[in-house]
Amino acid sequence: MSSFTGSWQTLETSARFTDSSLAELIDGGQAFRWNQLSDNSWRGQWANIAVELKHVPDSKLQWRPLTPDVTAANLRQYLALDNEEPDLHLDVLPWRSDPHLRKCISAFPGLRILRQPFGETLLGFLCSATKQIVQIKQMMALLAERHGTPLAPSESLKNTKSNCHLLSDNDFDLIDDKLVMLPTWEQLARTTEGELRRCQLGFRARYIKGTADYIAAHPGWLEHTATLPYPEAREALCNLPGVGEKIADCVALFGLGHQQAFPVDTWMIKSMARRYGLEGWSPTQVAHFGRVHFGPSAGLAQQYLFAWERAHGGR
DNA sequence: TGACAGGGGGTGT
DNA sequence: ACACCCCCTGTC
Repeated sequence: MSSFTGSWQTLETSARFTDSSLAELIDGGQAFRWNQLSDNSWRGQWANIAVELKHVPDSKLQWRPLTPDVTAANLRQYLALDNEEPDLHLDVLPWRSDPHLRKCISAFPGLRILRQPFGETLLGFLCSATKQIVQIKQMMALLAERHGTPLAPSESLKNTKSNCHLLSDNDFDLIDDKLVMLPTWEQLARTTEGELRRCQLGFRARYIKGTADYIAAHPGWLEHTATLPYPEAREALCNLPGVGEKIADCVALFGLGHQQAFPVDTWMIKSMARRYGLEGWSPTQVAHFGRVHFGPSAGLAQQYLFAWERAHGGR
């Protein structure tokens, strides 16, 4: 066993998950760097941290670090399990008078808004335009591998691999995934659009390079934007090339913790048309309805509705 | 099994 | 309204 790879331990939390609600939390469109290793076990990376996480009977979570200096507090912070705030967000949602929302909430116990690093959330959602989760994850993996910074010696994974008799070749590919930090915006500014295109980014490569150049030309932009209230942060994000209202709201919600952001994509258009009778409404109109109906935790409501539609294939 | 369309969680013009 | 890219998925 590598000195970096710790042993499994229980993650203390009052939150209760199912296999499916944990999958929805970490691999349901908020984050793009979690890969499933087995039925209930996942590997995830953010910032300079890599962990494995699994759901065990009794609704409990267990985890182990793959990189040095990771604490349970780091993971609990990322998963928003470290205080009562997520439960308060849930409490102010109008589930008492909204049967559909109540149904979604019961279907995905523990679902909440992750607290992800701002910079990499921006990168992830710049990759997301007209892409499904599996493709976004590929782009992020290539960006990390080719333009990021290695985290731990690959030795730390060899032992894991030899202990996994039950996994398929496909799973070995995932295990062989190197532990690599995503490139910083500074590193991205030093790449070329052509290099980025080779990471399967397509037309998004130009936007990412443009955003990297913009941030390089405005020192402190990331740090400053992170201090702004929601309306100003949203406006600042929309100044970036490739960032419109939808992506700005995703980054504000998942990367800056602005719980009132209500991203409206084609899934949300369909969901609100089908479940709330908003047939033919424009994205702007749906966003307005969402903010009024769901209130200051509209972003959490959006995540529950989104999970429901994903699970039911729009039916 | 392998090729082949079709379509995709958006933005910018 | 349509181009921008091109990988994934379903299907034959």
